[in-house]
Amino acid sequence: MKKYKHEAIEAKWQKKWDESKQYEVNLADAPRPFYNLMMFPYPSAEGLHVGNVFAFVGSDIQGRFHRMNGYDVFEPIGFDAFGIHSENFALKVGTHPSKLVPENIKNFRENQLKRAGNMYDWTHEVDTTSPEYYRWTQWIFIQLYKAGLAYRATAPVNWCPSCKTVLAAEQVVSGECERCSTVVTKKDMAQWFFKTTAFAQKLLDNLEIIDWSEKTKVAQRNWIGRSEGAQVTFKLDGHDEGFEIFTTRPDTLFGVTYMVFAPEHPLLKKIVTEDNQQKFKAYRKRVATMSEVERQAEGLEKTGVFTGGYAINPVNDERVPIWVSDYVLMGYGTGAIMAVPAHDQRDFEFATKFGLEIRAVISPDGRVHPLEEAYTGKGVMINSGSFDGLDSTEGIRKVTQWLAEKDLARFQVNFRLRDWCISRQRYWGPPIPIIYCDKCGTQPVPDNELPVRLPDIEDYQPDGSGDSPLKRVSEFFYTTCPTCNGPAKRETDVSDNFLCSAWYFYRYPSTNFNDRAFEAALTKKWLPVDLYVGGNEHAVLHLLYSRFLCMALNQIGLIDFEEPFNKFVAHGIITKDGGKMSKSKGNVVNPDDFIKRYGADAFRVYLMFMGDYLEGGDFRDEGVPAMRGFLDRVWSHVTGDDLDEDEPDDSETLYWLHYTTRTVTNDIKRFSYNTALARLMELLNHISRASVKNRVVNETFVKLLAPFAPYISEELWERLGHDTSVYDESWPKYREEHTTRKTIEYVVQFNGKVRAKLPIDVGLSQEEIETVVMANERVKTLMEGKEIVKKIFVPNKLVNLVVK
RNA sequence: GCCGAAGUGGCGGAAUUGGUAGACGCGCUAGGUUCAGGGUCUAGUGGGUGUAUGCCUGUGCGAGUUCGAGUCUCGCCUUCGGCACCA
Repeated sequence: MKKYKHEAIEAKWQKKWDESKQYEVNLADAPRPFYNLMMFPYPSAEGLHVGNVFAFVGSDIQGRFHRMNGYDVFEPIGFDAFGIHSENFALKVGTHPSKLVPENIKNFRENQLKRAGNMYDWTHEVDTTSPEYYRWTQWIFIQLYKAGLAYRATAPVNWCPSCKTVLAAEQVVSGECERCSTVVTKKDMAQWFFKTTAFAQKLLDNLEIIDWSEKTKVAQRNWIGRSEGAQVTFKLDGHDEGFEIFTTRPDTLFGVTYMVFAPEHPLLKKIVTEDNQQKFKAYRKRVATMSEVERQAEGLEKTGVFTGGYAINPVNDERVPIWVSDYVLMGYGTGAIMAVPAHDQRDFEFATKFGLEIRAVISPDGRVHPLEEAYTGKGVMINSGSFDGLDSTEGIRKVTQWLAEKDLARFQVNFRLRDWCISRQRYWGPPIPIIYCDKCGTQPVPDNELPVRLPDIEDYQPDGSGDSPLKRVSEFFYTTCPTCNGPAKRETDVSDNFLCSAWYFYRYPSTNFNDRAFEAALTKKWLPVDLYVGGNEHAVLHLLYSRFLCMALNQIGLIDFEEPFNKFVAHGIITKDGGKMSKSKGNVVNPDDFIKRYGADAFRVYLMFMGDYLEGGDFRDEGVPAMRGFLDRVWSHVTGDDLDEDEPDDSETLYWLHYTTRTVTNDIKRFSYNTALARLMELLNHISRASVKNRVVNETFVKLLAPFAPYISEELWERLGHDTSVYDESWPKYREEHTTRKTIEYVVQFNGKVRAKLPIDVGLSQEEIETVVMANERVKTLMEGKEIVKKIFVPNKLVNLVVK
């Protein structure tokens, strides 16, 4: 018996898989398609992160498992290589990204991904930076533009001074840049947006019908932020026109004692009176220079100024002062609110500070109480004219209806979700395919001129001017109008990297088609994706954008489904020493070292055994050699002496075999890989201790191990005398009657405490079991001087005697 | 502040519907093999008690429901994640 040598075995099977095209799928003819997708990596110079390996292996196990269950599994991989990350790294090391990226991709593909042992179909690889790919990224942009789902607007957008570009709302995490944690500021700029808000309700509703990790859905629900209420019209005192506010609590309209406008609100031009102009302008200027973070740091203390203007409350024609404060945001609702200090904590703080009236109109019990803070709960309406005594929940509806009849209000739903700002003032991305002509206006680049190639330039440093470095390239910037042939200018911004990744899974099956983004028949056959595995950090980024784009493509009529991923599973996070891995801490796990030393299989098995796949776990270096030990034991057992060719008949072996098959099957289905491996270890412990040398047992074991450890499984399968792949075998079946033992160790409890254990044959009646239990010596001793009050019988588990 | 998830030995972690808490692995202890080291195999391993196949105790804390609670209910504490002046 030779020792298990992983280097030779892994090299051998990589070669064999390549040569036999084992993982290539006939996409057009596959009878049972299963699209197994994993989030494609960004090919960094540091190499594949252990978190990527963890994610991919967990996904690959599903691919291999489905394959053995008769599916035609398509498991592609690619590279998400555009974006600031690549560009910044290139700037740092002084090598052009167009040179760096292919090197990194090669390293990822040849030295890392292939070794990890996933069943990728390399004939459908995607690289978002190749013109053959980004041509279609641009084409998609144009389709959205033509459908009215992409528009250009000047708006206060999020600007990262460090990245020197604007960001989408989703890329700002509590006021800081998602990538570099720099405090983001607001800047008025003309930007391209995708109308994600057009699908806000659908993005929310469809969460009910897709099979996604609950935590991902929750994050999306929070982000979409639907709230129901009313849009109410207030008149401006002394003006003809009025303005609208949004409120979720129209039942508190009688408690309005002032109004607040966001400092940027355009109507303030008319509202602010002459003698209040100066302090208003000073206030607005101060707010404009502050970042979101600074505003929130000062947020405990409310600030604001009086405008001098008044509004008329539509419910009681009262004249209420209009104030300006930065606690009202221009980007949500109408940018103006009605303030009800008695029932809103923010309004309460503001009113307290500026000495404004606080008038209670909702009471938990119908009586008036002095308020220490705002009462935000429900209750009975008071001080509310004819609505007095009404339940506030009903009041919301009734007050809105009453005002609606007078055309002063309407029911309204608001979302926090914003349109997706996709312009980036950077170099390393797909240029936005738009041409501006003074005569003909904004023109999409005609299809036959795609791709708009990213010019190869030496100086691609962002300058922070608010323009992309491409604007400095006159051959690029100056062009001709596709309509009138006159002089025109190109859009110089590139698109957000998240646009590249929002559609890559449509491209995988269609990589052989150069005349279309995705081939209709293949798309119909393979999409939506059957299973998508990835990190939850993309819950409101990549995953939200992908869902939006799918709905957009569906509306345009390019695809016939609304949701791109039928099932999404969010895997956990791997930590080291309980915390995040980072270069500064020097605790980054390098997969290559472990794969080299202990083998890819041991590394895979350890990653999956470490903890719950959906929860993640803490990586310990000692874990990998421990799993190598397990594989060594597997090796020596399976490659051992001559095998018994008969069906196994020993009842204990039958039990272990069928019980393990059942639990491993179910555990893989629910991504419980750590327990599946534990069961395999138990089976191995049994068969090696009991020296079970049986073909059926060994072959079943290898098949059950195969999704986790592909190289050793193929090798062992071959050594068991087969000349075909173990992945062409079908998944083992179990027989229910063998999954439990013939004799069960019953627990006898007295008053719920375990007092005895005795073996009892399966299949006895309750009376027979009781007889056996009562005849037991130990039970008899315990029963002395006691009386049975109650007997509880749990089949195949326990007997509990309640005695006194 | 709101929403969500979690808290179990020295450690990573198990425990479908309430039914033997600690599976499996690491580490540790003892022993076999070995000149030794390493490797490997066998046994043991929550705490307390000590003649025990015994008894007591034990799943963040405090109550409760139940014959029986890691699991269910109520009230706290802690950690992590999401949202956050969103009207």
